[in-house]
Amino acid sequence: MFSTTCKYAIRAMLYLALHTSDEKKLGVDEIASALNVPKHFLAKILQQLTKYNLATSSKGRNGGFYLTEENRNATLLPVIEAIEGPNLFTGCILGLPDCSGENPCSFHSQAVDFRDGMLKTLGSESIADTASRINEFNLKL
Amino acid sequence: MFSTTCKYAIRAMLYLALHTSDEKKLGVDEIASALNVPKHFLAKILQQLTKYNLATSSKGRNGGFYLTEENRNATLLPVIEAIEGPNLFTGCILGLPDCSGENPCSFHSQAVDFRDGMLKTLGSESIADTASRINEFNLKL
DNA sequence: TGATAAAAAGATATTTATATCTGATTACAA
DNA sequence: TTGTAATCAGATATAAATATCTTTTTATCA
Repeated sequence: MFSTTCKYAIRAMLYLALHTSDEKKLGVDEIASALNVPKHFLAKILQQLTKYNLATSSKGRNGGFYLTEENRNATLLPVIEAIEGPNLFTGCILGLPDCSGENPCSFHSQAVDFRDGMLKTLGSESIADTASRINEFNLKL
Repeated sequence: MFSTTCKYAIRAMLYLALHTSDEKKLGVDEIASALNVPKHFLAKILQQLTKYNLATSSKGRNGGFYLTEENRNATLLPVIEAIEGPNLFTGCILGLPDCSGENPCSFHSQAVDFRDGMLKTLGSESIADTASRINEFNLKL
């Protein structure tokens, strides 16, 4: 479903949502070891998310990555789109060139239902809310 | 969802279901150009499926790939597993290491429902039946 | 039996995803 | 203003997926 890069991005955003703020920033080192993810690779991803204004960073002493209120009130959808491009949820699941509602493949409706559900969740639940749920269930990121 | 390789495999199997039999075999050239898929790559895939006894081949003149009755009465699930390995439908969709029914991530139930639905369809509908539906809707492979 | 048409097998090439490394830049603090 | 801790940027490395090419083997037909 999601690439490794995208999974790292999502986990990192949720981690930032849970552990950072305008006043509390975290360096890549700390985030990477908390998530058990390669540090330089994660740095690239966070830089990209920052460029898209989905996360925020500050250089220098006491700098690091963090989420602003605006960042955390956004959804995960733009994060995913920033990594995977805009075509993640398009195209026939079997790769049939002409598959559509009128000409459905065997898995068309199942795939569409799932994708629509995912899109709805991803596009409506804020990162802050998602993080709260993670927190509530005490789920390790 | 599925890799390019896997999509080619599925499409090829359905094409074979629709156009071949013990008496009517097709060369890779023909299948590849019908599906608009790279020929040598498809050959590799078909060889692999043949090795797993999911498709059948014969060498020499009038040889080619085809599906036996046994092949077409099987489902697409083993085809997918042959290509993607056994872990296609496992693991948290967000890549969280400890995600489970008790500790669900935000998308756990959606992902599980979808996967179970896909597994059920993939594991119950025969390739022949799937091909019939393709045929019924006159869907281009 | 010899030519041919096909799969099988193995080597190689290309592309994309994943991962790492190094140096430059920035911002802050002492 | 100088040292330092951090991001930023760009180059490089590695691994996996995708694709292509060539040779060998096999079966069949003429």
